[in-house]
Amino acid sequence: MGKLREPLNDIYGDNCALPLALEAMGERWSFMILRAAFNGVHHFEEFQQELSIARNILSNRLSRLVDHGIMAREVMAEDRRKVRYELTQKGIELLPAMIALRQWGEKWGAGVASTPVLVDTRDEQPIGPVTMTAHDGRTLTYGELLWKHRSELQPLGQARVRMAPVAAE
Amino acid sequence: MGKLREPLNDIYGDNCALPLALEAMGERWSFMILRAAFNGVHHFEEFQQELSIARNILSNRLSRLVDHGIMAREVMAEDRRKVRYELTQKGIELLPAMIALRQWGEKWGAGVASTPVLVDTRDEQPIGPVTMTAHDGRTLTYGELLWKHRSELQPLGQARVRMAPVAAE
DNA sequence: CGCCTTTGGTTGCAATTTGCAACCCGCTGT
DNA sequence: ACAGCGGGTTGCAAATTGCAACCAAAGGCG
Repeated sequence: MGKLREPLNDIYGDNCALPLALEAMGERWSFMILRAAFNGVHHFEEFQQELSIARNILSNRLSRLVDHGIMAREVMAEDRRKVRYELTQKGIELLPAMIALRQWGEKWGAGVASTPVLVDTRDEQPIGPVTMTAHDGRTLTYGELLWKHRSELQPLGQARVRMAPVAAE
Repeated sequence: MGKLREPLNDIYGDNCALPLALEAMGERWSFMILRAAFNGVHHFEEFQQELSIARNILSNRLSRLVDHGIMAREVMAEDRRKVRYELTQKGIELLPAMIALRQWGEKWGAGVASTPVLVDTRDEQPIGPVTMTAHDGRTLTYGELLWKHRSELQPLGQARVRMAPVAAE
Protein backbone atom coordinates (compact mmCIF):
# COMPACT_ATOMS: atom_id res chain seq x y z
CA MET A 1 0.00 0.00 0.00
CA GLY A 2 0.85 3.61 -0.38
CA LYS A 3 2.68 6.38 1.26
CA LEU A 4 0.66 9.03 -0.49
CA ARG A 5 -2.11 8.82 2.04
CA GLU A 6 -0.06 9.11 5.16
CA PRO A 7 -1.87 7.98 8.33
CA LEU A 8 -3.34 10.90 10.22
CA ASN A 9 -2.04 9.74 13.55
CA ASP A 10 1.48 9.65 12.17
CA ILE A 11 1.15 13.36 11.54
CA TYR A 12 -0.67 14.50 14.67
CA GLY A 13 0.08 11.51 16.85
CA ASP A 14 0.29 12.43 20.48
CA ASN A 15 -1.46 15.72 20.21
CA CYS A 16 -5.01 14.55 19.78
CA ALA A 17 -6.92 11.31 19.72
CA LEU A 18 -9.25 12.47 16.97
CA PRO A 19 -6.93 11.63 14.07
CA LEU A 20 -6.42 8.26 15.66
CA ALA A 21 -10.14 7.64 15.72
CA LEU A 22 -10.47 8.87 12.17
CA GLU A 23 -7.79 6.52 11.00
CA ALA A 24 -10.14 3.73 11.94
CA MET A 25 -13.51 5.30 11.18
CA GLY A 26 -12.84 8.24 8.90
CA GLU A 27 -14.12 6.68 5.75
CA ARG A 28 -17.41 6.89 4.04
CA TRP A 29 -18.36 3.26 4.66
CA SER A 30 -17.00 2.56 8.11
CA PHE A 31 -19.91 4.11 9.98
CA MET A 32 -22.40 2.54 7.63
CA ILE A 33 -20.92 -0.88 8.30
CA LEU A 34 -20.98 -0.12 12.00
CA ARG A 35 -24.62 0.86 11.77
CA ALA A 36 -25.47 -2.37 10.01
CA ALA A 37 -23.55 -4.29 12.64
CA PHE A 38 -25.53 -2.58 15.40
CA ASN A 39 -28.65 -3.55 13.50
CA GLY A 40 -27.73 -7.19 13.85
CA VAL A 41 -25.95 -7.80 10.57
CA HIS A 42 -23.16 -10.36 10.92
CA HIS A 43 -22.32 -11.82 7.53
CA PHE A 44 -20.55 -10.67 4.43
CA GLU A 45 -23.48 -11.13 2.09
CA GLU A 46 -25.82 -9.39 4.52
CA PHE A 47 -23.57 -6.36 4.70
CA GLN A 48 -23.22 -6.39 0.96
CA GLN A 49 -26.96 -6.37 0.39
CA GLU A 50 -27.79 -3.94 3.17
CA LEU A 51 -25.27 -1.40 2.02
CA SER A 52 -25.00 -1.94 -1.73
CA ILE A 53 -21.26 -1.69 -1.33
CA ALA A 54 -18.81 -3.24 -3.78
CA ARG A 55 -17.58 -6.61 -2.62
CA ASN A 56 -13.89 -5.74 -2.76
CA ILE A 57 -14.43 -2.55 -0.78
CA LEU A 58 -16.54 -4.34 1.78
CA SER A 59 -13.86 -6.97 2.13
CA ASN A 60 -11.23 -4.30 2.57
CA ARG A 61 -13.25 -2.35 5.12
CA LEU A 62 -14.18 -5.34 7.20
CA SER A 63 -10.51 -6.32 7.33
CA ARG A 64 -9.60 -2.85 8.41
CA LEU A 65 -12.23 -2.82 11.13
CA VAL A 66 -10.97 -6.17 12.32
CA ASP A 67 -7.37 -4.92 12.23
CA HIS A 68 -8.41 -1.98 14.37
CA GLY A 69 -10.13 -4.27 16.84
CA ILE A 70 -13.55 -2.80 16.17
CA MET A 71 -14.96 -6.04 14.87
CA ALA A 72 -14.03 -9.65 15.39
CA ARG A 73 -13.95 -12.19 12.60
CA GLU A 74 -14.81 -15.75 13.38
CA VAL A 75 -15.17 -18.72 11.08
CA MET A 76 -18.27 -20.53 12.24
CA ALA A 77 -17.80 -24.04 13.55
CA GLU A 78 -20.98 -25.61 12.27
CA ASP A 79 -20.54 -24.36 8.72
CA ARG A 80 -16.98 -23.47 7.96
CA ARG A 81 -17.95 -21.52 4.85
CA LYS A 82 -19.59 -18.89 6.99
CA VAL A 83 -17.76 -16.12 8.71
CA ARG A 84 -19.34 -14.15 11.50
CA TYR A 85 -18.41 -10.53 12.05
CA GLU A 86 -19.20 -9.25 15.50
CA LEU A 87 -18.69 -5.92 17.20
CA THR A 88 -16.10 -5.95 19.94
CA GLN A 89 -16.42 -3.86 23.08
CA LYS A 90 -14.25 -1.27 21.38
CA GLY A 91 -16.68 -1.23 18.48
CA ILE A 92 -19.73 -1.06 20.71
CA GLU A 93 -18.34 2.00 22.38
CA LEU A 94 -18.50 3.86 19.12
CA LEU A 95 -22.25 3.94 19.58
CA PRO A 96 -22.41 7.40 21.17
CA ALA A 97 -20.37 8.86 18.32
CA MET A 98 -22.54 7.18 15.73
CA ILE A 99 -25.77 8.23 17.40
CA ALA A 100 -24.51 11.78 17.82
CA LEU A 101 -23.81 11.92 14.11
CA ARG A 102 -27.16 10.43 13.28
CA GLN A 103 -29.03 12.81 15.52
CA TRP A 104 -27.21 15.70 13.95
CA GLY A 105 -28.26 14.43 10.55
CA GLU A 106 -31.84 14.13 11.74
CA LYS A 107 -31.89 17.62 13.13
CA TRP A 108 -30.33 19.34 10.14
CA GLY A 109 -31.32 17.13 7.25
CA ALA A 110 -34.73 17.75 5.76
CA GLY A 111 -36.77 15.82 8.30
CA VAL A 112 -35.30 12.36 7.88
CA ALA A 113 -36.77 9.88 10.33
CA SER A 114 -34.16 7.23 11.00
CA THR A 115 -35.14 3.60 11.43
CA PRO A 116 -34.69 1.64 13.52
CA VAL A 117 -34.87 3.86 16.56
CA LEU A 118 -32.92 3.42 19.75
CA VAL A 119 -35.24 3.22 22.75
CA ASP A 120 -34.86 3.09 26.48
CA THR A 121 -35.68 -0.45 27.69
CA ARG A 122 -37.34 1.10 30.77
CA ASP A 123 -40.26 2.68 28.95
CA GLU A 124 -39.58 1.98 25.30
CA GLN A 125 -39.43 5.67 24.53
CA PRO A 126 -36.90 6.93 21.99
CA ILE A 127 -33.73 8.18 23.59
CA GLY A 128 -32.91 11.85 23.94
CA PRO A 129 -29.95 13.65 22.47
CA VAL A 130 -26.38 12.56 23.03
CA THR A 131 -24.91 15.16 25.35
CA MET A 132 -21.68 16.31 26.82
CA THR A 133 -21.47 15.94 30.58
CA ALA A 134 -19.39 17.59 33.27
CA HIS A 135 -17.13 15.48 35.45
CA ASP A 136 -19.95 15.45 38.00
CA GLY A 137 -22.52 14.26 35.48
CA ARG A 138 -24.30 17.55 34.71
CA THR A 139 -25.32 18.01 31.10
CA LEU A 140 -23.28 20.78 29.53
CA THR A 141 -24.26 23.17 26.78
CA TYR A 142 -21.80 24.66 24.34
CA GLY A 143 -21.86 27.96 26.20
CA GLU A 144 -20.64 26.28 29.39
CA LEU A 145 -17.54 24.97 27.71
CA LEU A 146 -14.07 26.32 27.32
CA TRP A 147 -10.91 25.05 25.67
CA LYS A 148 -7.92 24.87 27.96
CA HIS A 149 -4.39 23.91 27.25
CA ARG A 150 -3.42 20.80 29.14
CA SER A 151 -0.81 22.71 31.09
CA GLU A 152 -3.23 25.22 32.59
CA LEU A 153 -5.65 22.74 34.09
CA GLN A 154 -7.02 23.31 37.55
CA PRO A 155 -5.97 20.55 39.93
CA LEU A 156 -9.12 18.74 41.04
CA GLY A 157 -10.29 20.56 44.18
CA GLN A 158 -10.52 18.38 47.30
CA ALA A 159 -13.50 16.11 46.96
CA ARG A 160 -16.02 18.96 46.73
CA VAL A 161 -17.85 16.97 44.13
CA ARG A 162 -18.40 13.27 44.12
CA MET A 163 -17.90 11.50 40.82
CA ALA A 164 -21.28 10.59 39.39
CA PRO A 165 -21.76 7.05 38.07
CA VAL A 166 -20.66 8.14 34.64
CA ALA A 167 -21.64 5.06 32.68
CA ALA A 168 -20.11 4.24 29.34
CA GLU A 169 -20.45 0.56 28.67
CA MET B 1 -18.08 15.73 -10.91
CA GLY B 2 -18.71 12.06 -11.08
CA LYS B 3 -21.40 9.49 -10.74
CA LEU B 4 -19.01 6.80 -9.58
CA ARG B 5 -19.19 7.93 -6.01
CA GLU B 6 -22.92 8.14 -5.63
CA PRO B 7 -24.04 10.19 -2.61
CA LEU B 8 -24.88 7.97 0.33
CA ASN B 9 -28.12 9.73 1.06
CA ASP B 10 -29.29 9.08 -2.49
CA ILE B 11 -29.04 5.38 -1.73
CA TYR B 12 -30.40 5.26 1.80
CA GLY B 13 -32.22 8.57 1.79
CA ASP B 14 -35.25 8.55 4.04
CA ASN B 15 -34.31 5.51 6.01
CA CYS B 16 -31.59 6.94 8.17
CA ALA B 17 -29.95 10.26 8.85
CA LEU B 18 -26.51 8.77 9.26
CA PRO B 19 -25.64 8.61 5.55
CA LEU B 20 -26.81 12.17 5.30
CA ALA B 21 -24.44 13.23 8.03
CA LEU B 22 -21.65 11.20 6.48
CA GLU B 23 -22.19 12.88 3.16
CA ALA B 24 -21.09 16.10 4.83
CA MET B 25 -18.56 14.80 7.33
CA GLY B 26 -17.58 11.34 6.17
CA GLU B 27 -14.16 12.22 4.91
CA ARG B 28 -10.80 11.97 6.49
CA TRP B 29 -10.25 15.71 6.67
CA SER B 30 -13.66 17.09 7.54
CA PHE B 31 -13.43 16.36 11.23
CA MET B 32 -9.87 17.60 11.36
CA ILE B 33 -10.93 20.88 9.81
CA LEU B 34 -13.81 21.05 12.24
CA ARG B 35 -11.46 20.46 15.12
CA ALA B 36 -9.18 23.25 13.97
CA ALA B 37 -12.20 25.51 13.60
CA PHE B 38 -13.25 24.77 17.17
CA ASN B 39 -9.72 25.61 18.19
CA GLY B 40 -10.14 29.09 16.81
CA VAL B 41 -8.68 28.67 13.35
CA HIS B 42 -10.40 30.89 10.81
CA HIS B 43 -8.17 31.41 7.79
CA PHE B 44 -7.06 29.33 4.86
CA GLU B 45 -3.35 29.55 5.61
CA GLU B 46 -3.96 28.74 9.26
CA PHE B 47 -5.85 25.59 8.37
CA GLN B 48 -3.21 24.69 5.88
CA GLN B 49 -0.40 24.96 8.40
CA GLU B 50 -2.31 23.38 11.28
CA LEU B 51 -3.32 20.36 9.26
CA SER B 52 -0.55 19.96 6.69
CA ILE B 53 -3.25 19.36 4.13
CA ALA B 54 -2.74 19.97 0.42
CA ARG B 55 -4.04 23.38 -0.64
CA ASN B 56 -6.35 22.09 -3.33
CA ILE B 57 -7.89 19.54 -0.99
CA LEU B 58 -8.31 22.13 1.73
CA SER B 59 -9.97 24.44 -0.73
CA ASN B 60 -12.29 21.69 -1.84
CA ARG B 61 -13.18 20.62 1.71
CA LEU B 62 -13.83 24.13 2.93
CA SER B 63 -16.14 24.69 -0.03
CA ARG B 64 -17.95 21.51 0.75
CA LEU B 65 -18.38 22.42 4.39
CA VAL B 66 -19.69 25.81 3.33
CA ASP B 67 -22.05 24.18 0.83
CA HIS B 68 -23.37 21.99 3.60
CA GLY B 69 -23.91 24.98 5.84
CA ILE B 70 -21.41 23.79 8.41
CA MET B 71 -19.14 26.76 7.93
CA ALA B 72 -19.70 30.26 6.67
CA ARG B 73 -17.32 32.00 4.34
CA GLU B 74 -16.96 35.73 4.60
CA VAL B 75 -14.61 38.08 2.77
CA MET B 76 -13.32 40.46 5.39
CA ALA B 77 -14.27 44.09 4.97
CA GLU B 78 -11.08 45.66 6.28
CA ASP B 79 -8.78 43.55 4.12
CA ARG B 80 -10.52 42.10 1.13
CA ARG B 81 -7.75 39.58 0.52
CA LYS B 82 -8.66 37.77 3.68
CA VAL B 83 -11.46 35.29 3.97
CA ARG B 84 -12.85 34.26 7.30
CA TYR B 85 -14.26 30.80 7.82
CA GLU B 86 -16.56 30.49 10.79
CA LEU B 87 -18.57 27.62 12.21
CA THR B 88 -22.31 28.02 11.85
CA GLN B 89 -24.75 26.82 14.47
CA LYS B 90 -25.13 23.66 12.42
CA GLY B 91 -21.39 23.23 12.56
CA ILE B 92 -21.18 23.93 16.25
CA GLU B 93 -23.70 21.21 16.92
CA LEU B 94 -21.31 18.65 15.55
CA LEU B 95 -19.28 19.11 18.72
CA PRO B 96 -20.81 16.18 20.63
CA ALA B 97 -20.10 13.87 17.71
CA MET B 98 -16.54 15.10 17.43
CA ILE B 99 -15.90 14.86 21.15
CA ALA B 100 -17.42 11.39 21.28
CA LEU B 101 -15.05 10.30 18.57
CA ARG B 102 -12.10 11.92 20.27
CA GLN B 103 -12.91 10.38 23.63
CA TRP B 104 -13.20 7.01 21.98
CA GLY B 105 -9.79 7.55 20.43
CA GLU B 106 -8.39 8.52 23.82
CA LYS B 107 -9.81 5.50 25.53
CA TRP B 108 -8.72 2.96 22.96
CA GLY B 109 -5.63 4.51 21.45
CA ALA B 110 -2.42 3.93 23.34
CA GLY B 111 -2.82 6.66 25.94
CA VAL B 112 -3.03 9.69 23.72
CA ALA B 113 -3.71 12.83 25.71
CA SER B 114 -5.58 15.27 23.51
CA THR B 115 -4.88 18.97 23.62
CA PRO B 116 -6.52 21.32 24.06
CA VAL B 117 -8.98 19.93 26.54
CA LEU B 118 -12.60 20.92 26.85
CA VAL B 119 -13.40 22.09 30.37
CA ASP B 120 -16.50 23.08 32.28
CA THR B 121 -16.49 26.88 32.76
CA ARG B 122 -17.96 26.35 36.21
CA ASP B 123 -14.92 24.69 37.76
CA GLU B 124 -12.46 24.40 34.89
CA GLN B 125 -12.42 20.65 35.23
CA PRO B 126 -12.21 18.54 32.06
CA ILE B 127 -15.57 17.33 30.90
CA GLY B 128 -16.78 13.79 31.37
CA PRO B 129 -17.75 11.36 28.65
CA VAL B 130 -20.32 12.13 26.00
CA THR B 131 -23.32 10.02 26.91
CA MET B 132 -26.64 8.90 25.57
CA THR B 133 -29.59 10.11 27.56
CA ALA B 134 -33.15 8.93 27.99
CA HIS B 135 -36.00 11.25 27.02
CA ASP B 136 -36.17 12.22 30.69
CA GLY B 137 -32.48 13.04 30.87
CA ARG B 138 -31.15 9.89 32.59
CA THR B 139 -27.81 8.70 31.33
CA LEU B 140 -28.19 5.42 29.50
CA THR B 141 -25.73 2.57 29.19
CA TYR B 142 -25.60 0.26 26.21
CA GLY B 143 -27.39 -2.46 28.15
CA GLU B 144 -30.40 -0.22 28.72
CA LEU B 145 -30.92 0.28 25.01
CA LEU B 146 -33.00 -1.51 22.47
CA TRP B 147 -33.57 -1.06 18.75
CA LYS B 148 -37.20 -0.67 17.78
CA HIS B 149 -38.78 -0.34 14.43
CA ARG B 150 -40.47 3.01 14.08
CA SER B 151 -43.86 1.36 13.69
CA GLU B 152 -43.75 -0.42 17.06
CA LEU B 153 -43.09 2.59 19.21
CA GLN B 154 -44.91 3.03 22.47
CA PRO B 155 -47.13 6.14 22.43
CA LEU B 156 -45.78 8.52 25.07
CA GLY B 157 -47.64 7.64 28.29
CA GLN B 158 -49.66 10.49 29.84
CA ALA B 159 -47.25 12.95 31.38
CA ARG B 160 -45.80 10.42 33.84
CA VAL B 161 -42.42 11.88 33.16
CA ARG B 162 -41.59 15.52 32.74
CA MET B 163 -39.19 16.42 29.97
CA ALA B 164 -35.83 17.27 31.49
CA PRO B 165 -34.04 20.41 30.28
CA VAL B 166 -32.35 18.45 27.57
CA ALA B 167 -29.87 21.04 26.43
CA ALA B 168 -28.22 20.88 23.05
CA GLU B 169 -27.15 24.35 22.00
C1' DC C 1 -17.80 -40.20 -5.54
C1' DG C 2 -18.97 -36.32 -9.05
C1' DC C 3 -21.60 -32.17 -9.40
C1' DC C 4 -24.14 -28.14 -8.01
C1' DT C 5 -24.61 -24.28 -4.67
C1' DT C 6 -23.47 -21.25 -1.06
C1' DT C 7 -20.23 -18.00 1.18
C1' DG C 8 -16.73 -15.14 1.23
C1' DG C 9 -13.78 -13.53 -0.98
C1' DT C 10 -9.93 -12.04 -5.27
C1' DT C 11 -8.60 -9.98 -9.79
C1' DG C 12 -8.56 -6.91 -13.83
C1' DC C 13 -9.56 -2.72 -15.34
C1' DA C 14 -11.53 2.00 -15.92
C1' DA C 15 -13.12 6.14 -13.55
C1' DT C 16 -12.35 9.20 -9.76
C1' DT C 17 -9.81 11.22 -5.93
C1' DT C 18 -5.67 12.63 -3.54
C1' DG C 19 -1.49 15.11 -3.11
C1' DC C 20 2.56 17.78 -4.49
C1' DA C 21 4.29 21.69 -6.72
C1' DA C 22 4.02 25.28 -9.45
C1' DC C 23 1.40 29.00 -11.01
C1' DC C 24 -2.14 32.80 -10.67
C1' DC C 25 -4.51 36.93 -9.37
C1' DG C 26 -6.78 40.57 -6.78
C1' DC C 27 -5.73 43.30 -2.96
C1' DT C 28 -2.52 46.28 0.25
C1' DG C 29 1.39 48.66 1.85
C1' DT C 30 4.98 51.74 0.45
C1' DA D 1 4.44 50.88 -9.80
C1' DC D 2 5.48 47.15 -7.71
C1' DA D 3 6.67 43.66 -4.07
C1' DG D 4 4.28 40.56 -1.15
C1' DC D 5 0.36 38.39 1.02
C1' DG D 6 -3.90 35.59 1.17
C1' DG D 7 -6.41 32.43 -1.09
C1' DG D 8 -6.89 30.01 -4.24
C1' DT D 9 -6.42 27.07 -9.33
C1' DT D 10 -3.98 23.92 -12.57
C1' DG D 11 -1.21 19.95 -14.23
C1' DC D 12 0.20 15.72 -13.47
C1' DA D 13 1.43 11.23 -11.09
C1' DA D 14 0.05 7.93 -7.70
C1' DA D 15 -3.62 5.85 -5.05
C1' DT D 16 -8.37 4.55 -4.16
C1' DT D 17 -13.05 3.24 -5.61
C1' DG D 18 -16.28 0.51 -8.04
C1' DC D 19 -18.09 -2.83 -11.36
C1' DA D 20 -18.10 -7.23 -13.04
C1' DA D 21 -16.19 -11.39 -13.65
C1' DC D 22 -13.73 -15.05 -11.64
C1' DC D 23 -12.14 -18.25 -7.81
C1' DA D 24 -12.08 -21.65 -4.14
C1' DA D 25 -13.15 -24.01 0.11
C1' DA D 26 -17.09 -26.15 2.27
C1' DG D 27 -21.53 -28.33 2.33
C1' DG D 28 -25.53 -30.95 0.10
C1' DC D 29 -27.09 -34.62 -2.55
C1' DG D 30 -28.15 -38.40 -5.87
